[in-house]
Amino acid sequence: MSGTGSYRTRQRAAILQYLKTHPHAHLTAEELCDALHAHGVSVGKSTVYRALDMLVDAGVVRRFTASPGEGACYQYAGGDGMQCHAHFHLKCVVCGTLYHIECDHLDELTAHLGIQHSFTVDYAKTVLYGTCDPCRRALAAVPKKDSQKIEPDPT
Amino acid sequence: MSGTGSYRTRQRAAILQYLKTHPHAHLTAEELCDALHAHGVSVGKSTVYRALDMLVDAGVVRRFTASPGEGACYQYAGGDGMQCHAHFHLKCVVCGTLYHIECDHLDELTAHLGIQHSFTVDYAKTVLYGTCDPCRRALAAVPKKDSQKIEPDPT
DNA sequence: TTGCGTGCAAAGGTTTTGCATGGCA
DNA sequence: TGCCATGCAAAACCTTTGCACGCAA
Repeated sequence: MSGTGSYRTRQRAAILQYLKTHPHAHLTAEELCDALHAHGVSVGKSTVYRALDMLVDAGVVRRFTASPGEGACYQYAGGDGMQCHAHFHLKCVVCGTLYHIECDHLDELTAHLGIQHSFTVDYAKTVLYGTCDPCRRALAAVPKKDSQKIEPDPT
Repeated sequence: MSGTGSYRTRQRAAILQYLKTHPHAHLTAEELCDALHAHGVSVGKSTVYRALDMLVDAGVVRRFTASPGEGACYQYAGGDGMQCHAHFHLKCVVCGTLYHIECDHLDELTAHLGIQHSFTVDYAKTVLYGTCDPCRRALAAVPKKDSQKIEPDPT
């Protein structure tokens, strides 16, 4: 489908290197494409999609699919997808900020799910969605949310 | 945009009732549309999208955005979006099955994230990805996963 | 009667695919 | 040299939007 990854090409190296160099960035395929251009490496959109697909499949890159109509975001996930063993990611649905959380409670959760529920959580693919403190306060300042649709400023 | 929800119409009632009646189903807008047809209620696709949008906004329905190219899935979330307070969803990345997990560890996690990390997890939007027991065993039996892409049966 | 809700069709955007060319091994 | 990867363009896809008609209140 997306190739086998047997060859090492200029484009793939550039994509991986960019993601590695910007581990905190979470960008869409198109944004990555543009970023590469800005770095002087021209890569076709299809190639970016294909490479990203492979990297996600290999666990090297994480993919978040936010709301439909927004496009998926990608982010470096660590060498073999093993580095983020007890490393959850929280994404604020309001401001889009990505938080990296590491602590014992998560180890516990993992163990619990594995033992009690026979489910192996894949940290490379999992993102917890919610609201961060600053945004929660901002939202609290605008209490009405009943029959009115709040349009949290697009973008 | 999606209407105000002031009117009670045949279509909206049917949509909500179907979701209520199938609380464990997680279906796309189109699948819901088809299901309604099968139930003898004909509802236009746009209407389904619009109604779903409103319901998600009101917290009555949960929306998962799985992988791109698959379409978002919707599921009933309980009366006021409050019933699934400590209800995580695990989705197996191999077979696509959605598991509903409710237990104290998750309450604990929520509390922890809220208190220690000032992050309010939104259960309606969060799905943990990983591998379920049957699939993990199946994968163990086929160790190589390099150049082969496993296509989990659609639906 | 008023105005919202509906449905069709068309537009919008993202992601995927086909095919010929170029590059890695 | 053989095969894979690339890139362009077109297709496929889901979702949103515009507009005229029907229905709820």
